[in-house]
This record gives sequence, C-alpha cells and structure tokens, in this order.
Amino acid sequence: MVEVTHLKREEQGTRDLRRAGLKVTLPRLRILEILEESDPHHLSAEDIYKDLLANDHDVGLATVYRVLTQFEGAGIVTRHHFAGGQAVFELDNGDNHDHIVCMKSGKVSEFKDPQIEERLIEIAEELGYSLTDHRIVLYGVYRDESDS
Amino acid sequence: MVEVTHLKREEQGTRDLRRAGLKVTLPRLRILEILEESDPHHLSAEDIYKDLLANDHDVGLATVYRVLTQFEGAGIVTRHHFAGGQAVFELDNGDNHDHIVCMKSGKVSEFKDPQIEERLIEIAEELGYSLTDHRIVLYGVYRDESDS
DNA sequence: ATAAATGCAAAGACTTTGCAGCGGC
DNA sequence: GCCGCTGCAAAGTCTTTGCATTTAT
Repeated sequence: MVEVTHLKREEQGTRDLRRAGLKVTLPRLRILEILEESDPHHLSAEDIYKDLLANDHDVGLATVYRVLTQFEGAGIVTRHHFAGGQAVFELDNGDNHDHIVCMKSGKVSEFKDPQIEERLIEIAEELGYSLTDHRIVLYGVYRDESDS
Repeated sequence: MVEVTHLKREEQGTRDLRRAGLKVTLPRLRILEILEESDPHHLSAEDIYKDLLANDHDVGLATVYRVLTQFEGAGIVTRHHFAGGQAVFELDNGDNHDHIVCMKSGKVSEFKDPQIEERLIEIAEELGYSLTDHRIVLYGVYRDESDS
C-alpha cells in the first residue's frame, strides 16, 4: 500500500517534469515530494535543503535553488516573498490563491475569492492595464488556536 | 515663491522628524525631500543615493538605508518588494493604497478600493484572523501610452 | 554518446553593522 | 559637551554562477 502510493506520486512527479522538458533526476523528484508532503506548504530553499540532508540525500543548496527556479519557470511552483528575507515556494496547482499571514505566529492560511478577483480585473481596466496576475497578502493576528 | 515653498517643505520635514524622535539632520531632510519630489514615487535606496550624489550631497549609501529603515519604523515611509531584488520606498500618507505594475515598462500606478478592503476584512474574519494590514500588487500590461 | 544536471566553491546583489569622527541640541 | 548621526569599509544574508564531474536518455 505504502509502496503503491509512493510509486504513484513518483510517477506523477515524473510526468510533471517531462511535461516541463526537464530531465527526471533524483534531486528533482525528491524536491517535488518534499513540496507535496509539507504541511504548511510554504518552504524556503533552506527548508527543503535541510529536509533533504535530514533524509540522507546529499543535494547541494545551489541545486535546490536551481531546481526551484526552473520549477517556477515551468509553472510547477510559485515563489513568494512574505517576510522580506527569504523567498518561500509552494506547489502551483493553478488555482492561484492568496495568503494571510499571522504576524505573531507566522502561520499562513490561504484563500481564494472570486468577488475580489473580479473587482481587481475591473480596477486594472480602469487604470488602463490588462491584468495578468496578482498577489494579495493579508497581515493579521490569528486568534482562537486555543491560545498558544 | 519658490523659496517660501521650499522652506515650508523643510519645516514640514522637520516636524515629521521631531515627531518620530529623530534628530533633524541634513541627510534626513534631503531624503525626505527626494521622496516628496519624486514622480513615480517609488524609489530604491540606490535611486535616492544617486539623486543625492547628483546634487553634490555626499551621503553614504549605508546612511540612506539606515535612514529609510528608521523612517519605515516611524511610519514615514513604506517599503515594498515589487520586483524581487531591490526594495522600493514611498512616503506613507496613511492612505495605504495598493499598486499595479506593468510587466513590460515597470510603470507603477496606485489605487485604493473600499469595496475590496471591506471584503478583505470579511475574509480575514472568516479565516479566524483580525486583519491589521494588507498588500495587493497587480501585474499587468499597460496599454495606450502612445505605444513606447 | 551527448547534452543536461549536479556539487562545490566562488561570486553577486542587496542590505546591515562596527567604529571613529562629525554635528545637532 | 553629549549622544546621536554619518561615512567608510567590512561583514551578512540570500541567491546565482562557473566549472569539472556525474547522470538521464
């Protein structure tokens, strides 16, 4: 069972890479896997690098950056600059959602709102632009979470 | 007339600095002035630095960064990361507007939309956050502009 | 076999910091 | 005169690049 699941994911990754015209290599498959399995699926290059090392996969940090940049170009991942310092990456499912970041805990949630997207297109038009993409980042304080 | 205007601005800047608990120094006044006079008022530290040098004001780039960071902390300017590489700064009038960037020319326009801001507050609430701030950057292509 | 991908170390872009001296108040 | 501010150069952080070697196809 576990095996089957694992193979499936690997096949999926293989297809993604082929489609992007990239060779199917171990580092790339592993990076894809890490991105898929990560829970708060926003990882920095460093995060991914550490994960690789922790699992005895000797991949250079430079390779992680190179692969992520290629993935970005291929539309496989999206790069964000939430905090300011490090860039974070997440798989791009094509749904182009937006984010809200808790200023205390760093927790990141996602959302997608058609109403807003429609209005943004209108605004762009009014200003004389054709909208091709957008980024919304909300900053707030997450409450509840049973304190913490 | 010009003199009067100039003095007025300087006094204004002086007040801004005092309010922020910062000493009123020439570099700081000049940087404020540059930010006020700039047309596409989104300048990188480097832009400001070059402007200073071009006007025979020998201010170090480090000082420009330091001053801008202090201004940011004091709420005098806002820092943005549009492109990815350099940060750009603009005076913060407290209106907290958003931006749209032309992917071809780099032209930046601003807008403010109450409808969107209202909706964003709702969205944050729905997700369990109290919204404190937001950033919206639209990417598009500016048309008209008589070609270029 | 061949062109692409990787690892390492070195370089780069942008920004911050340490410290001696200068400048408001 | 005091303490903060500045300039310079040096260090930092994050990311990219050059090059010899390895690897997928």
